[in-house]
Amino acid sequence: MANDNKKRTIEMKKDTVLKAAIRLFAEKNYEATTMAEIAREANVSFGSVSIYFGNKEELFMACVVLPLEEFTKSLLDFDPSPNSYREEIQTFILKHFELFSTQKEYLRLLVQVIGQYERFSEAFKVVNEHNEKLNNKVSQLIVNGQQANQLADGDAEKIAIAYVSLLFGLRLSYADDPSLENWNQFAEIAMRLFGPK
Amino acid sequence: MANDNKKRTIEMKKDTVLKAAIRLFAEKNYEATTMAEIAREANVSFGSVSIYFGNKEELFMACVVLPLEEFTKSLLDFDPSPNSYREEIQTFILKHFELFSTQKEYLRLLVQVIGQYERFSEAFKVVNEHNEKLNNKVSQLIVNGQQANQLADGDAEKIAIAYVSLLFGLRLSYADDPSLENWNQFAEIAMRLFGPK
Amino acid sequence: MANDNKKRTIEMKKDTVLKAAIRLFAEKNYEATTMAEIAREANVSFGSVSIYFGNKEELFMACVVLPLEEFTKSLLDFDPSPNSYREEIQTFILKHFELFSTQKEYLRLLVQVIGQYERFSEAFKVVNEHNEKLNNKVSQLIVNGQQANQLADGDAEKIAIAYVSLLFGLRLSYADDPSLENWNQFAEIAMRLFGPK
Amino acid sequence: MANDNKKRTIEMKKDTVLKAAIRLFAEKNYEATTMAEIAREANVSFGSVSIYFGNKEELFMACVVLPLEEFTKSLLDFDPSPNSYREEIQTFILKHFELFSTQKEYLRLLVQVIGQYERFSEAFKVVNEHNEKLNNKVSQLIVNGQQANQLADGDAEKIAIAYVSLLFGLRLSYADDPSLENWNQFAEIAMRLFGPK
DNA sequence: TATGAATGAGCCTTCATTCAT
DNA sequence: TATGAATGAAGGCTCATTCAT
Repeated sequence: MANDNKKRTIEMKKDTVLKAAIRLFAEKNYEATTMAEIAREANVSFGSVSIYFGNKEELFMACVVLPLEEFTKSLLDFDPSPNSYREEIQTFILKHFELFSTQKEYLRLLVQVIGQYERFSEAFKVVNEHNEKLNNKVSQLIVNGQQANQLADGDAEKIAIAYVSLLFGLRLSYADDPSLENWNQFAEIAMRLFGPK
Repeated sequence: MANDNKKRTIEMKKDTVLKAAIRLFAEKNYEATTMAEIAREANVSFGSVSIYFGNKEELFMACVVLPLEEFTKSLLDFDPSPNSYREEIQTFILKHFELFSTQKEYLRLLVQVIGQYERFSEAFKVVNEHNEKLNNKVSQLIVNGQQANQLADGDAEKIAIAYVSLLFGLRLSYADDPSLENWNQFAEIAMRLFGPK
Repeated sequence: MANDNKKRTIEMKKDTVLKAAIRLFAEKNYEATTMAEIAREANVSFGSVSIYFGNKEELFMACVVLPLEEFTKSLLDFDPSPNSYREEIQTFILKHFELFSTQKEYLRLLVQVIGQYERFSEAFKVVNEHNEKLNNKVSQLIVNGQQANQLADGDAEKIAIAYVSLLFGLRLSYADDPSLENWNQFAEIAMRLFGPK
Repeated sequence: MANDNKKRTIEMKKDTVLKAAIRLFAEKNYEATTMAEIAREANVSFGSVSIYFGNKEELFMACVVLPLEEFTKSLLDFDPSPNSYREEIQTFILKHFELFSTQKEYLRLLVQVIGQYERFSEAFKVVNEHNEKLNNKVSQLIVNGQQANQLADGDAEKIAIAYVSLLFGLRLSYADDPSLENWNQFAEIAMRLFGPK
């Protein structure tokens, strides 16, 4: 029990450090963020940060990879063979927009990794795999929708890529973090990528 | 005459330095790039870099701002009141795609500035002004096209933003630099943002 | 306890650094002295010097200000209303001479600060305040002595300034550090500034 | 003739450079002053400075040594065997005060050289020789005056040193450059060093 | 397990000096 | 003779990392 409590405390501390690191890495980028700053922000000694996550690079990797599973899960939470394709698309667009408007910080991190993929090659590899899962599933849905005659023709993979690019592009352009409502005004426009009725 | 030659040589050297700096800043980001590296890449001593551009920050600023004028000029090179709106859009999409697939390095720089807008606030301000010019002109064309009954309804400004976001998003996603042909396959999809016929 | 020991050790190290810095700054002046040199002299890494005292300027400031309190205390250790004024003066002259012949290094530092007062404006301000305390107290003693008919007439403040100037002037001229005995031979001459019996 | 004019121009330029160098070296000290600054101040290219005076150290040396001859000549302009010794002393004190209050900048240079005699050993050697000439001549005058029963007893050499020290000490204390009148108020006090009537 | 003192590699920058014109 | 472009040594400083406590 006592041991359990301790463990839980350590996990909590690790989480605090990770949150702080994500926030700082996102806002200031990798090299402009110091280990000392992260430690201070998380109310831990910087010795502890090393114990928890190893060195700076490993910590960055953890910041990128650890939240990725859940993040991707949210992105992939749609049915690639629904009854109504247009409704399904409409729905996941809204879901994605909510995610992208909420997870500002984590997404800035991803933008960094993608934008500097040579420097962050390892992290990029992981991110890319997840990204492709999303591309594939969206592609699949489009193909299915086209075969069901509910979606217009067009290269399904390219459309999927364009859709994800739009998400990231909006995240980039909308750096000053407008409300979810603002994002939602783009829903109808994003829908257009999938073709007219 | 001799003096003139000297001046020309200096301008050429400055340009070499600028090019090298853009390349390195783009690929590795601001802090990961050292002045010594830039100097080496440009075959100058690092003392010369200081003479040409002052300090590192000013050099970065120059990298962002100096090419911006011409870059924006290319982006704005379309007629906001053409005879055929869909044709005009088609045309500038191809032009923009060519620019975005050609200017890979400079665009990575812009992505950095936009993505870390707090850190690069001054550069961001300049970039943003130019960006808004593009948004405005595209918006204007959409409004005109809608009034001419050639374009579908929809919030013109949002469509413009979405379009520019898509450009940057593709640039981000397509980090591994596919050929212009690959880009062009997105032209039809980008066109969709402006609504169906 | 262990913690206490650690603190003591750090304080001792800081003191070693301070001593080394005073010696080097005094001998070679501010810019000619490098942080690395000070660190080497004090058997610490130059990183530690930064941890202890911040940057070079702050270290210099510490070198000037920290010993000042005790230094001034020694200088001010006389009675401005004694029974015998001439004896009191005689006594403090000897005390001051001892201080000035002993504290060669610290005084060279003060000479630098005073001589380059624009460059060291902050340090100079502090030094000057202390200096004026001395001037004032000596002035006061002279005035008292004149009123008691034990000292010759004359502008008390100017005499005080002349006396302190003589101290610093001798310190400057006697750079090659003669023994205290040599200094003491000036005692009778310094006494003359306060007027004949 | 033309050649002569050119020579004169060069001499004038050299003089401008020297004046500028003295001013800057005095105010900011040796290392804090850059060759470029001196050149700018003198309206010459810094290449010329090198041509005129060699390297920085040689320039500094020139700043110290070249004006020294005339400076010392002024200081030594008194009669060591006058009719009235007290009058002669009175007179040269006023002359010296005028010199010391006028030549603020050059004297700050001398204070630097004397204060950092190890660093400026060569310049110091020259300065010291001149200084000793002054000491000797003043000593001589005192000895003569004592033999003539016009001056009080006391170690003549020490008195001379004290007198010169007072001059430099006042120059140091009076950094904020009071007027000559202020200096003259110290004349009576300086006189006291030579003993009562 | 946690801390933070200590280290020193590596960066940016300044500036004396050289040398081609 | 005069200029100033170019060089690179050297300094201050930051910060990731190690390790004794």
